[in-house]
Amino acid sequence: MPEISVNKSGRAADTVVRQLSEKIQSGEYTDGTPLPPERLLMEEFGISRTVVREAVQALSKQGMLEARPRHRPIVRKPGYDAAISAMETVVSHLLNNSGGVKNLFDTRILVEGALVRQAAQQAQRDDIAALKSALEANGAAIDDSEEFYRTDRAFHALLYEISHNPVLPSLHKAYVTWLAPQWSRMPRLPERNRVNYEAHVRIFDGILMRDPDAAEAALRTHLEQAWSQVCETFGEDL
Amino acid sequence: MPEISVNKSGRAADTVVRQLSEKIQSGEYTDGTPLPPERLLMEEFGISRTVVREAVQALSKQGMLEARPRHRPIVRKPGYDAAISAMETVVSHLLNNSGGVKNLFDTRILVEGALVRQAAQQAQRDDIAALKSALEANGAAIDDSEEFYRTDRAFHALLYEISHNPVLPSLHKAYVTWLAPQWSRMPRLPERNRVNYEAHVRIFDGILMRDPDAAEAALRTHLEQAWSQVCETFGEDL
DNA sequence: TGTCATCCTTTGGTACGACTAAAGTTATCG
DNA sequence: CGATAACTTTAGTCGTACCAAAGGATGACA
Repeated sequence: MPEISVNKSGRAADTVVRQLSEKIQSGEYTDGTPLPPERLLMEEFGISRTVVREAVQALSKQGMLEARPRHRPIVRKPGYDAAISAMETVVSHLLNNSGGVKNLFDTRILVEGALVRQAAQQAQRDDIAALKSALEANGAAIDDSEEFYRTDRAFHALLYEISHNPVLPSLHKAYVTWLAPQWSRMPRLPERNRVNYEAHVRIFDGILMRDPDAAEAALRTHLEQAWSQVCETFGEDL
Repeated sequence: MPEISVNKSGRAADTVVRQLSEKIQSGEYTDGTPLPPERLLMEEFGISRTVVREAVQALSKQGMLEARPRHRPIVRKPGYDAAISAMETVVSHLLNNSGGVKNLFDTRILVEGALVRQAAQQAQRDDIAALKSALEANGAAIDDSEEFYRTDRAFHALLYEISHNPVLPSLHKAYVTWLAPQWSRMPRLPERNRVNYEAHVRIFDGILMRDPDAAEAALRTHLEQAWSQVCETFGEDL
């Protein structure tokens, strides 16, 4: 079906992108398998390799293809992660601007504050149990900073999962990724770990007591304290 | 400049992308002006037009260039808008999946709920004044559905501006854009306009009374009602 | 003189062919 | 039978050529 659609757009690649993405979504190109070679695609669509490559590049930027340098592109059905990772390069530029990191972190405070409120109001029994065990793991890792960092992330991640909205865990991943440059270069001190752990406890207690105000207040205190720790390390120029 | 490894990446375009984006950020390429022609860029960087075009395409996907089909790409310093518009194509796919729109709308409820809480707690006098005038404009437009839609958006937009965090207005734009396909195809009924206007009044009152709970409750009711209106129009399959 | 139609130049979009180097595959040899 | 060498495939890059649209220059005409 080599059709030469009269595309007003002036861009042949656009039509190819559409057709390819349809084939990916429909499962004609199986998720996880490599895309056909470029030379086959040019036959299939009746276009030059130039256009094929342009389309492939576009799709990989959109997260529907995973393109490593000298390899065949791997088909990936797009998920919320892909959507967020599409912003990655731009965000990295914004973070270099003064205040960029703070702006981003403030949105995290906003969102996560809303999440703990919601958790305090509607967390189910198993949500509470998951939080509890995550909290215990976190408490047990106070002396192992690397492990503490991991369990810390896991605890916060749970807050994003309680809503059962798949967008939110992806958002959490994004926050962790984007703020990692700062966070990872901070000194890991057991005293700080203890402080952070106790903050987690207060958040958990707030949720447990079904007290949204207390839970949110604890979370805000926690994150703002974390922020001031970052500022101590890097100075004000963020 | 720590340009250590010369070109092991396997992709010449990557280095060009870096150099170009630096020139854009440094202002060497003025914001709003067209990029030099591709044929000049190939001389300047000593590469083929293939690579130039690949780099240009990458940058335009990232929102640092605005590329219309047969025109020179226009230089755009990346802002939060660009970051969010980078997700656009992926999001549009996700919205086609069952539940995608609802998931997105739920995050809007979450965020906007947090915003009105914050507004109720820390809105300044001029914030209140702005909300008030937006509300009045909205009330005056009940019989003009197109105008009502506009003032409705403007009212909600203010909620995202009170925080003075530049990320949030961009987020609002994104919500409006992404949810527009559903919203714009809904019937515009003056009765609904009145209901929505009254909901706006309740939200405003909550903020005015410095009552976060009331303000958030009013907003949630408002948005959930709007959602159910959408469902009436499109059925459950969203 | 000002406006409009026309020509010419610039410039992005596409095609084709060639070459390189890395990845993948097969054949070969110990 | 496993390691290695030889071969094949394939993405990455380059160069050239051509087309068509956009933009600017030119000239005719009112």
